Amino acid sequence: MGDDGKIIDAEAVQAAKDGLPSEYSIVSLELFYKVFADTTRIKILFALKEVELCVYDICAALSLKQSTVSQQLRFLRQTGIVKSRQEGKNVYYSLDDDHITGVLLMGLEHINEKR
Amino acid sequence: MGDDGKIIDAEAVQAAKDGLPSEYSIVSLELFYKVFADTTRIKILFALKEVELCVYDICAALSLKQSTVSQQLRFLRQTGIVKSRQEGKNVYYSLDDDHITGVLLMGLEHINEKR
DNA sequence: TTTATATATCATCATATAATGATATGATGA
DNA sequence: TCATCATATCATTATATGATGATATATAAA
Repeated sequence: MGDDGKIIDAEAVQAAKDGLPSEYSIVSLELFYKVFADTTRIKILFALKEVELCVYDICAALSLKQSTVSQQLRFLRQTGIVKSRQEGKNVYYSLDDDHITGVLLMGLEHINEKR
Repeated sequence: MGDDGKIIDAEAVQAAKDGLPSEYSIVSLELFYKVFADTTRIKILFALKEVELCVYDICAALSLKQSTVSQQLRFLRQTGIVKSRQEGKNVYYSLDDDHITGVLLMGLEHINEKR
């Protein structure tokens, strides 16, 4: 099992290598999936899937602390998942990407089949 | 911003609440997306997307330590993403779920559009 | 029955990150 | 201007988790 033993199936190994995306793509994918890999962010996204909401109402709807919500919204903003719009004292958030709803629904499908 | 102030748009808050999946579903979703939220697992999955591989060859193809690969394979096995088949001293892994390839490709699509 | 090989597991360490309370910023109205 | 409200940011803490080396298990060959 060492580090420099001989490969068992050289052809398969080459095929595996050829199928790999670039390192940049792999890191991008990691970040993309990470967006959905947290219950707080999932809740926020499902909430925004229904309706545009200000931070205050997200806190109310999901029973979350304001700082928690703001932190996650910043993350979602920086990854281009949500967009914001200021109106007086309030900042309204909504989904910024048409795919997001699709990604969420696909996930739901998966977990429902795996039961 | 306190904890028990009044809601700004009660109707929107109710809609947001109604759109939420069950707590169980949310936790399941978190786990599902977590599978793809790590570069090592992403690499393994793209490799297995092409061809069935034994642990040894996964290590070779991806330049990863054996213990690292085994750990992640265990995780992928336990979450029903990959299956294994023993043949002599070798254990061959392959994708256990038709969706997985779809999920990977959808992710690739997303990051390619977001550029 | 030794020895070698392939894989799995374990314990440890380092890192990443989510939650939280406190504080800062910025807008509105008195 | 001052007070209030909504949001953002910061620092801290706790937890989760990935990588790693060492070891255990299991199969096969010598």
